[in-house]
Amino acid sequence: MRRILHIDMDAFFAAIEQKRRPELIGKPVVVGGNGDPTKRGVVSTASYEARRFGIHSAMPLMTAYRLCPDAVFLPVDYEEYSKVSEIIMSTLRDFSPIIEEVGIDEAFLDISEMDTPPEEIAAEIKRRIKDTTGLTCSIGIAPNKLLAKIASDMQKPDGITIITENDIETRIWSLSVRKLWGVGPKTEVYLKGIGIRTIGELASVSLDTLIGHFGQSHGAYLYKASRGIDESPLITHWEPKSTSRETTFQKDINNYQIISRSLIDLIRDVADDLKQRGYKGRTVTVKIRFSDFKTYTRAKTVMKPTDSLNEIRWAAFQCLKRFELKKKVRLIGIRVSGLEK
DNA sequence: TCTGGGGTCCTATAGCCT
DNA sequence: TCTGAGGCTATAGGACCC
Repeated sequence: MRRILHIDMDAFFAAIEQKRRPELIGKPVVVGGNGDPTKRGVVSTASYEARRFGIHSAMPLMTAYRLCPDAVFLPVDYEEYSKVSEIIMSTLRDFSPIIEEVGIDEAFLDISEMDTPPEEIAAEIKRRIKDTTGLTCSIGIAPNKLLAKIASDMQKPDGITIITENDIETRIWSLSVRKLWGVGPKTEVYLKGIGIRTIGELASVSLDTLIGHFGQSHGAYLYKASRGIDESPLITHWEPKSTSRETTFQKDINNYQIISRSLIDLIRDVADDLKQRGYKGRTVTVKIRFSDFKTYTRAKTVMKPTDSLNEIRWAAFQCLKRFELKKKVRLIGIRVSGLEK
């Protein structure tokens, strides 16, 4: 039987800001965008005090401002959060080398080979993270990643939750399907439409029916996930598949000069990034989101992988030419994929 | 009215080749 | 020569994650 931990930092960005500015402790803090709630941007993290006003991640900053004008709005400081993240990840590595980092503030840890009881390991991890960073986290303990992630969410903040196979019917089946990794807003609405709201209700549907609704891959996944089945291994090392930059204009624009100049800036960033990390890519994709929020992409694949500014720029403008720029543009982006070292 | 930025993976379609 | 089945690659869009 595997023993997997999921470690999830509590309100990570906001907690770091409160840690370095103690006068913010106990206050509603909203981290997102450039910290100006009258500008375009969304909430990255809201402190628990801010969440009481209904503010949550991915909410437009302007909406958050309306809900709580007195909240402290701060810009995202990725450099600082990455430093804290490195301390946390290296702390976790002391416990087990089998670690999968999930973004900046989460990780899975495989402790199957350790003799110490998992709840003792979890408590010790929480102590060590508190000592080194002053921050709290929530930890889920389960036989697989799927259940460990659900578990870590069950007693937030600062909790430890153990889920075993025996708990699936009693403690998992009553939860909303939304708690399953891979079930987002669209799938939730679709499932509601066929009368399925909880994980238990999902588990009552046959494999064939689910495949009929969601296709082979996703259907089979949902069938297993609703039963708490997940054999997926921890990914301890992975290579990037693509790198991209995009920007949303403060106001929608129809000036081609501004659009193409922004694109050139993004292309330079992406080319610098490729060179710095030692990758070359073959496919260049330009993305445009119009004022009606409809998003389109155009792609060009070149013969040989490249990190050359000139080649990427050429391919990107081949793509840009193929757009009809009749509506105002909200966002422009560039991606290079098909990466190799 | 509002809806970021950086990613991954999946699906459908179309063209080309055998 | 015609037709079709598969495989492969490129492309476009969409859902989802943090």
